[in-house]
Amino acid sequence: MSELSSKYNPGEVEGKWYQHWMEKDYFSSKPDPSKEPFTVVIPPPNVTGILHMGHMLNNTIQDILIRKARLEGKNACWVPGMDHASIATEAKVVKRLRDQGIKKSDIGRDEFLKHAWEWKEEFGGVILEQLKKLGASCDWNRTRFTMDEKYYDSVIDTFNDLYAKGLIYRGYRMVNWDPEALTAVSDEEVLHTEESSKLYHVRYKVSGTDEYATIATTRPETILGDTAICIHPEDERYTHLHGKKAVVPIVNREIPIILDDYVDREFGTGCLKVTPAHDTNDYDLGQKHGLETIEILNANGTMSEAAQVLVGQDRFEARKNIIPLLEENGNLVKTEDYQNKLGRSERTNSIIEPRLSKQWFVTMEDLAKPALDAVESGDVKFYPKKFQNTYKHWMTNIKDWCISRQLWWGHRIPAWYFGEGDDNCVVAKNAEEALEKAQKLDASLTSSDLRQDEDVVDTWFSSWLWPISVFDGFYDRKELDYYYPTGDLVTAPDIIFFWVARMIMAGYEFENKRPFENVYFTGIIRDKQGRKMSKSLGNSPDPLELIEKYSADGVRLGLLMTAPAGNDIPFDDAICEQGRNFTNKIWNALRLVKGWEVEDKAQPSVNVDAIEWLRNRISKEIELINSNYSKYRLNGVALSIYKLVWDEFCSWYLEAIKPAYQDSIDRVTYEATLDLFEEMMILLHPIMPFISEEVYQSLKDREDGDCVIVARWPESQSVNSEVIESFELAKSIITEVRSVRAGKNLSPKEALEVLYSGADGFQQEEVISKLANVTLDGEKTFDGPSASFIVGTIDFTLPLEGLIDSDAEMDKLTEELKYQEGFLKSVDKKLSNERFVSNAPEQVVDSEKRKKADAESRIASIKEKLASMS
RNA sequence: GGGAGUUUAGCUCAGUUGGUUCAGAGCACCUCGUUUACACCGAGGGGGUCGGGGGUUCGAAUCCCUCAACUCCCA
Repeated sequence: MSELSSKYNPGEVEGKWYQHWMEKDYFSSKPDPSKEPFTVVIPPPNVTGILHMGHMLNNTIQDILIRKARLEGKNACWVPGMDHASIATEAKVVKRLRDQGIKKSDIGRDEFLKHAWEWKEEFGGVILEQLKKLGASCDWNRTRFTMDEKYYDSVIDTFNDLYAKGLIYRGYRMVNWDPEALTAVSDEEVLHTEESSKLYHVRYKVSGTDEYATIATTRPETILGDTAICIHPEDERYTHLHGKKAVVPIVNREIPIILDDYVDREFGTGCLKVTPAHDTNDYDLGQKHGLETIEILNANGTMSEAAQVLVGQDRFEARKNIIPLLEENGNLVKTEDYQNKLGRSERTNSIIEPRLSKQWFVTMEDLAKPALDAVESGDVKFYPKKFQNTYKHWMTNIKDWCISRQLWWGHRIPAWYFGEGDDNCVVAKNAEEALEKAQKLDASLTSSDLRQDEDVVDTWFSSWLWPISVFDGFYDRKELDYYYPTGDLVTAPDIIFFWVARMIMAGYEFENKRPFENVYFTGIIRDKQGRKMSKSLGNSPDPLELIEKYSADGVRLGLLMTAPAGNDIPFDDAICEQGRNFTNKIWNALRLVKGWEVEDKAQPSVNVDAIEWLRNRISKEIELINSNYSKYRLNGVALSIYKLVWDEFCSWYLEAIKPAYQDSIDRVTYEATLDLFEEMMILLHPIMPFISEEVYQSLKDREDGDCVIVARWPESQSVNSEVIESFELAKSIITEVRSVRAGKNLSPKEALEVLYSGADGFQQEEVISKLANVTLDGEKTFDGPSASFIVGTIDFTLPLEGLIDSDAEMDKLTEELKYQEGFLKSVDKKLSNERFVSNAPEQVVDSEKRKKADAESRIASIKEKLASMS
């Protein structure tokens, strides 16, 4: 067929079909009680981000699940959207303004937010646009943003709700402080890494004695904030110091020496300095022992006035500069290299400082209980299952969630303060309601007396509502009742706590139902060396370039082939190349089939056999594919369809029915082939949507609206395994003959005669004779020089006078004989084992008996052949 | 320190309930081939003591114990 090029051109095809699907509105979903819904909410990418390989994998999988559901006739609804990414976006906007010479603090909140929204408009849709290139069949009409008006309201309302229930409180606590972003972050936003640093041994004079107490610290600048020395009550080295005072070096403050079994006697000197303002554990000690709290750090990580010295220096500068001061006073005992764990901000990578501040928290205990039960009971299922452990561990050791962020971009905390200080506070849905509430406490208050909290809530405090709020579920139940709970959630395991766990909590708290039934955790895509892909390493391929090079279908298949659930994926372009090659293979199968001239004529029986076989073969594969889908073994699905099309259809079926050169094909075979090809394209569609549509459309003339995307998923017919087995036997025979040809350098064009014994003909005799180019004869015998092989229990002989090296042939046979005899021995051993025969299931014993008989018959025939040759 | 996972061919990985000749796929490699859909191809082939050791069992890549290496999560 001359108008079809020998190479598949995906660029054109993919754009064309995506547009067509959009025009036909196939992606959109409306509630329809007559159909079963299948709902997926996208893990909303950041407005600031660009598409990376993780998105590619994650969204490919979601698209596969959605397309499969659509083919099954379900009402498939995939809701796309974005989250506002409070810290990350604010950081970018701040930077952009700074580059323009504008300081955030100079322009004020309202003006800043205008800039932030501009940023969102400018960059916000980028990832979603890129997903279209991948083929994502999201219902774009439903695109949601976590700061859309109604979404925003739902965050404020749930804040109010939880506050009213007593689940949100404000407290002065030690939090994780990001000195660069100038905000508190949650425990989950702190990443701990092992880094090399120094351990300083510093001695403190004990007042009224000549003794010193020596402590070890990695943060010597915090000495300036020390308010106690702590020793273990059973540590005899130090207990005599209890009750005495120690003198803080440099600032000469007298501090108590206290006892607490919190101290690890093995660590450092066994003597602990206590800085309640700048260490979580020290804070607890401080609370317990009523210690003074001295904050020696400012919010931006510089030394405060309270430090008395080094004021204004950054904490790391101060750490260096305090050393000479300690040395000067003779307080530095020694310095050693040390590896310790440091917490860094997930967003800014700066080192987190524990800092005391007033923040808003969510009490987690009550929320965690139903969320844990849900996963334990299987109401929410995890794939792979191993993540249940991780989840359980987190849930059972849960701490309260710090949700306030000292940022402007986000949902502003709905709390209003009045009067002096910040203890007079009401939480309300808006300023009017706040005033009403405040007036109940103090009737003289007016709106000008109220000031709203300056902070916003953690981004995850909005995205945990995602499966509910994308349907405006807090305000209108129409859609929610239909689509919720959603079906599958597909996400990377690194946000299991941030997001997955909290969505489950929110689901039960606000809807009293799970938010989704199944959670599929993808692997993390790494580079060839196993490193995580990151911007700073520059080891991430540009997904759009990959699509350009290998086609969206090719990239999808490639990602999937090596992506079993939850296992990390070492990414290599070559796997996408395999996908691209596959599209080309399919394309050429189409060219072959559509290139045939069709004629109404008798159907050769080889075609009848081949069609019957492939029908059964596909049916069998459908069973496997369905089963793999139900277990979320998507790489298995991909492999199945790949081998079905490439090996079974292209290499065997098409070769079997292929007419001779310039000959035509009979209509019955042709049409059966189109049907089978079509069926395989439906099976392929979820994985490779574009080429399957292109081929589907090219196979037959289609009515308007007849597209593979909305076709019906094929049902598995009952499988006749005899047909499959006999064809497998034929394949083995063909392969053996080809192998003989390859060994003897015989052209496939040269017809050969094959004699066999041990069978009364074959069901697929014509397939064998066509594909191996042989004539089969079960009557004749031949004693001269010949090649031979055994398939099953059938002996095959190829008379090849003049081409046979008898010695080599005999060596081959002897080797085969040895193998068969060894095999027989192992089977005999089993069968003569009393315990095997009595314990093993009957069918296993039977099969061993069959193996024994087969092996004996093979041995006999090899021996016979050897005898005739010598 | 606690927990989880991984270890199978040169590379990347499958291997479902322990049971057929079950040690497999793709890539890479070797030989042959431009045959009429496809060289992004076809035909054929080589290659592994299933991380080490021990155990359970009639039977172990598969279950248990132990050791080793690597990875991740939590503190």
